[in-house]
Amino acid sequence: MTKPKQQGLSRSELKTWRRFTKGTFALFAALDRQLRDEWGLSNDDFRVLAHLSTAAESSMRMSRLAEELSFSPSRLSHAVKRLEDKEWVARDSTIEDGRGRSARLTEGGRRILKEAWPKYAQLIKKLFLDQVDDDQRHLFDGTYAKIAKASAQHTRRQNS
Amino acid sequence: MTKPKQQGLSRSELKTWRRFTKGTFALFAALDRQLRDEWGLSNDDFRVLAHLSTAAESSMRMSRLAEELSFSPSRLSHAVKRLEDKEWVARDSTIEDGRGRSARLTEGGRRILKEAWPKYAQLIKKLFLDQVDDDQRHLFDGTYAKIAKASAQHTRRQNS
DNA sequence: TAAACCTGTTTGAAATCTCAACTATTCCCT
DNA sequence: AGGGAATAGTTGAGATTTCAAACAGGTTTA
Repeated sequence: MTKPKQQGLSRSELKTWRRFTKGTFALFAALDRQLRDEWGLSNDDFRVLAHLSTAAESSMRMSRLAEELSFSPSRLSHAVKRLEDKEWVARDSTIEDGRGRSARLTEGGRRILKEAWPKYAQLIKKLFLDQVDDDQRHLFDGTYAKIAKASAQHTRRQNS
Repeated sequence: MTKPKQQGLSRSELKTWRRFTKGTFALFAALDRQLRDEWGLSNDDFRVLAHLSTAAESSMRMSRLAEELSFSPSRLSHAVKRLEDKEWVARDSTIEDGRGRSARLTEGGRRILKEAWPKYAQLIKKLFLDQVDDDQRHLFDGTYAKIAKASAQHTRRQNS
């Protein structure tokens, strides 16, 4: 005789949600600030550079990059434009598909990344990885893969 | 004979980090979009309203609110101002400390929240809570409490 | 009690993000 | 081939966020 669909969240669910949002906001605020103070980079910029650096030829299609970073096309486009202005990234048009373009890390981009990465990585470790138990890590991975999938699905459905 | 401080992240750590950022971005993008489409609210707006609704007297000092939401003072100030313009929140000055102000949920604010909450809560459930195993939940809570603490500490240290 | 400092909050300008509209190319159907 | 729909990406305007500076009330010190 319980309600078929509970309205709202239970107290404990709400607590989980608030902890999560608070922690997440605090974490990204700290990272953003560090990047900006030391290298004049936004977290977005940095994610783009870091992602390109591990791609084949240091280059990737815009759409794929957007998908892997969970950026909207427009957000990525603006971000890449800014990085292009700073000459850390170049944009090529692709051969296979005339509509496509790809972003490629330049030498300058590689340099700044090389300079920033160690310190940034230490920060990720300290603020994030160190807080996640090692044996919890793979569970964590699975959870986030599922969150990303469900969220992307939801967004797609809404767009159409 | 291992290095005292490893540079960068291991491949598996990097993977965890990327899953996490991708999932988080996707989740907030989906929530933002829903709130904006249906009620013209941003996620920030919503967090402020929801937080006030559970506070004593539906009212809270700006500084405390900022702390609990991991907002910068300025971000909160702008957000509250916008909510004030819409008459969902009012700002009082506090008696104890002439510098202090507090934000208070108005009737209008309560109304919109009541309207939006059930659907928003369902979304949180679907995109977030359902993806976290129940027996993982309390672990999750602890992890995020630690992340919030470490990050806030870091930010404070940097500001000074 | 006045000067210097500290705290809580707001403000305005510059940087960034979102949304909607747009261009260009490819795909699909006839 | 030709027209319409779909896809990839960009753009500009408006909304939001950040940063630094300002402000006003409190606290400490001399």
